[in-house]
Amino acid sequence: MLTDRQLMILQVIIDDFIESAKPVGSRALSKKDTLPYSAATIRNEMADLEELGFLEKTHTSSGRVPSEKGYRYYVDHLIGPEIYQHGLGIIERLTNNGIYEFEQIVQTAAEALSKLTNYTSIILGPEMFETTVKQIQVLALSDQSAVAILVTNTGHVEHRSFTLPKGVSSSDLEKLVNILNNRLQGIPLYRIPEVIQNEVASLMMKYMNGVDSSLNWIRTLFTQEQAVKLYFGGKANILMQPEFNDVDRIRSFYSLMEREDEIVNLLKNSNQGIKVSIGHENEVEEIKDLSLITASYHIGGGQMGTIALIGPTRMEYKKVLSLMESISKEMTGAMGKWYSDKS
Amino acid sequence: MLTDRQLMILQVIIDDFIESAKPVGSRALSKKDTLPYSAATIRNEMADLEELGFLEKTHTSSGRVPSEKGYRYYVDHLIGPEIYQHGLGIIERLTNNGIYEFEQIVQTAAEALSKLTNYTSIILGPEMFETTVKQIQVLALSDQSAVAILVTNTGHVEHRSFTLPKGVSSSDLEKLVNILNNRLQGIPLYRIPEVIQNEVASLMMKYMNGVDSSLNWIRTLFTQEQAVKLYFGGKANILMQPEFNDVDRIRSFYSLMEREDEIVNLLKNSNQGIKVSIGHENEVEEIKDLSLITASYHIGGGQMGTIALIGPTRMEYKKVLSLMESISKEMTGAMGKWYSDKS
DNA sequence: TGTTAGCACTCTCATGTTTTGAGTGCTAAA
DNA sequence: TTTAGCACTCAAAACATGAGAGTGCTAACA
Repeated sequence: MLTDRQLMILQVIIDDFIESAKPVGSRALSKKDTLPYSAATIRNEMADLEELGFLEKTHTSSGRVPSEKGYRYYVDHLIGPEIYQHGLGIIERLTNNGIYEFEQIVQTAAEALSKLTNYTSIILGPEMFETTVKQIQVLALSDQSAVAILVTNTGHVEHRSFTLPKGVSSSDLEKLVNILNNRLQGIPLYRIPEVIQNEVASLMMKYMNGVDSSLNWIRTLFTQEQAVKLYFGGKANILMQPEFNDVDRIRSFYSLMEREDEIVNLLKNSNQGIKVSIGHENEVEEIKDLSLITASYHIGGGQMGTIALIGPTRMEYKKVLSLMESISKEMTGAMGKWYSDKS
Repeated sequence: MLTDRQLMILQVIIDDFIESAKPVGSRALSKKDTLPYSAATIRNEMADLEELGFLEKTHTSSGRVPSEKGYRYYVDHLIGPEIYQHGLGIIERLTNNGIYEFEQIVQTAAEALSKLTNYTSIILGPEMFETTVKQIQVLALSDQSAVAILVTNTGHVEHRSFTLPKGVSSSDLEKLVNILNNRLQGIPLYRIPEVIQNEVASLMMKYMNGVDSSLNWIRTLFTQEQAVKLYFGGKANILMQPEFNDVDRIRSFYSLMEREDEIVNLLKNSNQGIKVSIGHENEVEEIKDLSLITASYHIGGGQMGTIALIGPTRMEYKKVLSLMESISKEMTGAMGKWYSDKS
């Protein structure tokens, strides 16, 4: 195992590199008064640490740089529990006037996170699987057009405008809304198409005329692409990092950011709690030289979303980890409040 | 004025430069069979065109590059009416199942525009000044929380979740909704706060108890920050352009893209029809070396939004202009359909 | 036995120099 | 009026050089 001195040196090297982004040399280290050893001694220890795989050199005579293994060790063992104080209460400030807007909370959180860290943050909206229908309303806008509104038990509002098929009267519309509410209230969103097919269809046949043509549009109406929404913060922040001094690097990063489905996958399969993926621990090619930190937040009732932060492997893990922890807690807190019982 | 030959040469030079992004020299030009003159002749003409300000050299012995004046002339006089065929009908394809979702249409249009051109597109949502209230609904989610929904005559749906102040019963809520609908229907959005203050308040006093504390939250509830929404397409496209080979250039561009209010201003004050701003014709520092094309689209009733495309001054104006024209028409068409009379 | 000073060596980076090639302007001939 | 020819210019690529920071190793030291 590592000696105490090696641990100490490793820690100092990583801290230094995280701050400066420049390979750290033995001489410079011994000059700082953090380490009471001569350059030569430090050199020896460095050589050992390199042999063990915690450090690397960029070329034969350069200073040392932490390896991914080094960062991993640092994250797992060398970070004390440090509480990051700033930036707490952002979400509280937003909600204490009584207005909760999901989108707004999430967007604010994403922006705060990126602003406080100078990295890029991504927040994944919650899975809606367990969300159920609270109420459905259809409102005619004109003779030919109407808007359908669906409210879920979590207070989400989905809506869609559409043109009315010919021959649908306003009383038909009323009947339809009744049937829909009758059959769909309390039903989870993902079951909507099925229930429409099996139950609503026959009822419509019974009470309304000229249904055959309309049935189809009702189905499409409520079959929303169940896309999970992504919220970004500080997409441009990453450009400030010296490791993004290369145009191709930037290109590949931004092209990934546009492939939202891939990002969703990337963030989704993170378990509970906070997870750190360093460099090649990431599956996606474009971020094999970056670190990704994910944390989950919850809306009552088990649904959850993910908060993520992307930055160079040379990331301020100490700060970031405690910050992520507190923000995910805050979000869980804020969200829980407005979640209603499944009814 | 310019001779025919000068016009011809200017056109060929600009076309060539737009395609290759490299300064074009006399020899290379005379080799192409577009121009039946020798290099020397072309050189003489080029010298004249430069003196007139249509061309520039990047250094004493380089090929010529179009100046902003050159592009301006090109756009104003040298582009024939060319109809760009591809990519038409994108929006129709979206709406022919009867479902119009404003956001979706606009987002699709933005993406199509950027994909077809390889530049970055921005679409400005419509001003809502003339939009009026169609209906308001408040739906309790639980004992403490509720969601308020506002539908406009154009089919826009705004919603907000909030916690109910203590002591508000469900019958209170019902009364409230009645009062709101009674007083606010047909009222333009921007007048809502005023009407609440002047008319709704007194009615609430009369028919509900414990109002004083609640009035405030109702006001905030319906005082939405009247932000115009922006839709982006192909933010990463611009990175493919050779003029973005410099990290600082990229930084400044993306930092502008994050200052949404500035972008709104930039796009807003464009008049009807299509407008091309080349390089320094733009007011904003960050795009003084880019070209910005804006076109307006309309939702019935005079409201309008803006479609914009940002690319290098070396832009494929021919293609872009006709494309913008047809997309803005398509959008106006699609939008108009679902607009209801002001009622 | 662990620590340190000293020295030769290595590699990057910044700077300076040379070469090459594309392009121009001008002159004189067609 | 057009074109061929030639001297000249400049940017960019290729190459050369030196300084600086860092290493590894050896030998001396506590």
